[in-house]
Amino acid sequence: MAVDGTAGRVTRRRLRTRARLLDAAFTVFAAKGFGHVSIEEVCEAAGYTRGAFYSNFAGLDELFFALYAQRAELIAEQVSGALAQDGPDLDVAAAVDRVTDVLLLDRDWLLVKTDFLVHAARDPDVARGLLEHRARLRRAVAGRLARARGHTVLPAVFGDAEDAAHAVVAAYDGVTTQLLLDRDAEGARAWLRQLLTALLTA
Amino acid sequence: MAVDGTAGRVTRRRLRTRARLLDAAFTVFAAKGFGHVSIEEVCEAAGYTRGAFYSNFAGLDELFFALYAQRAELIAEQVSGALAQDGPDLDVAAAVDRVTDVLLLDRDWLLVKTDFLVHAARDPDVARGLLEHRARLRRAVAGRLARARGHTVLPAVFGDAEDAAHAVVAAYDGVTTQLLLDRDAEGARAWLRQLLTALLTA
DNA sequence: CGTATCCGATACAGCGGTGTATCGAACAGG
DNA sequence: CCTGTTCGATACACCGCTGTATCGGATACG
Repeated sequence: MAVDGTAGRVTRRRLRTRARLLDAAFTVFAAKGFGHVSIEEVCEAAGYTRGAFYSNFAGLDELFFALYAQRAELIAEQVSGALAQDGPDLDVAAAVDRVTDVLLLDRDWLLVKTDFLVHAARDPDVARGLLEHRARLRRAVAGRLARARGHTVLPAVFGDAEDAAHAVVAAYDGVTTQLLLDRDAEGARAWLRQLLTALLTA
Repeated sequence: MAVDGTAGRVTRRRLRTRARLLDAAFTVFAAKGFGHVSIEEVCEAAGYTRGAFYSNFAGLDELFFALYAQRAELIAEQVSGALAQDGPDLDVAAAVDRVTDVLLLDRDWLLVKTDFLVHAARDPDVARGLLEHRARLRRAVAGRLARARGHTVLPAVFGDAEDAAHAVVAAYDGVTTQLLLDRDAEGARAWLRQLLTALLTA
């Protein structure tokens, strides 16, 4: 039955096991990658049997989707927080550092995120959802850039703040790719800073 | 036995079936993604049975690796060609266009490449190989940029041509990610051009 | 504390894919 | 052609995982 929405009794136990399954799934998916993971593995890692699983999810896909949604939401909040932290301030460099900490620090998240990208690339419906999520983050960045525009000048190549935000996201994605391979988080942060500097200063 | 190297008789038939298996694998992997593909599926797509497969490869991993190596080699040659095409010329924009055609045109290749990235991200040995391949391409780009340096000036943010090449690769990776989701190849090309312009002009 | 309900463990049947061993057919070389 | 070798098809035994159906214990609520 998986998701009911109308809910009879809300049950506290259920939420706990669901959360544990999601946590275990995060670890397992990060370690082996979606597509090399069986339902049983997730259950074992979570300390349950398949009975618990099928009572909460319809299948692996649903679990994976739920997992991604949960973590993405969490990250999005952290990013928004990091962007908003300094009032109507100017220091773009500091904001970049704060956001970078959130986005490049957790390797497991990068792995799961990339797995999800690969999945979305093959399913237009999933892709739409992911694109929407990216657009939301991009708008947040654009807003932040616009606030700083009075102080720092954007290069003429970018028409508006949206364009510049697009560039920021591209830089982030590019650095992520490299980081997945060389595992040099410090290098990635430094490199992202350098890239953004090159992109955002006239 | 998979790979023998010392080879008794070289056999023409074997090469043909191997090639067909690789071609079929490319299609199937692109469509469903490594990890959602069975050996049988590949064999069926190629018009063979598992007997042929096991006579040529030890398992799916080996096939996938061979496939990637083959196509990557092919792409690398095309990129080198596109970079070298104009003699000791200056026109960076034209070179960018030519390279972009090679790199962003074939969606199937992007999919397989990303799958391989995900795979490499979890296996340090595979990652080393991929990093090496990327480094080789990066050096080619750096060389090309150095040749143009007399004419176009690189921004001060980048120490040397190597750094700038690194940035080019990052931009390419970033644009690839977006392209995988929105499937807008023309947009991706335009966008990559814009990004590189922003990065490579003082 | 009693009870109706929910949740997750257990048992079961079945499928799909794996890897190996064997055999007939295709093929290169004389 | 003829022959020894190679290649790939077929058959077989074997998990591992899936999904369902059932049941006993936990849990919320009066």
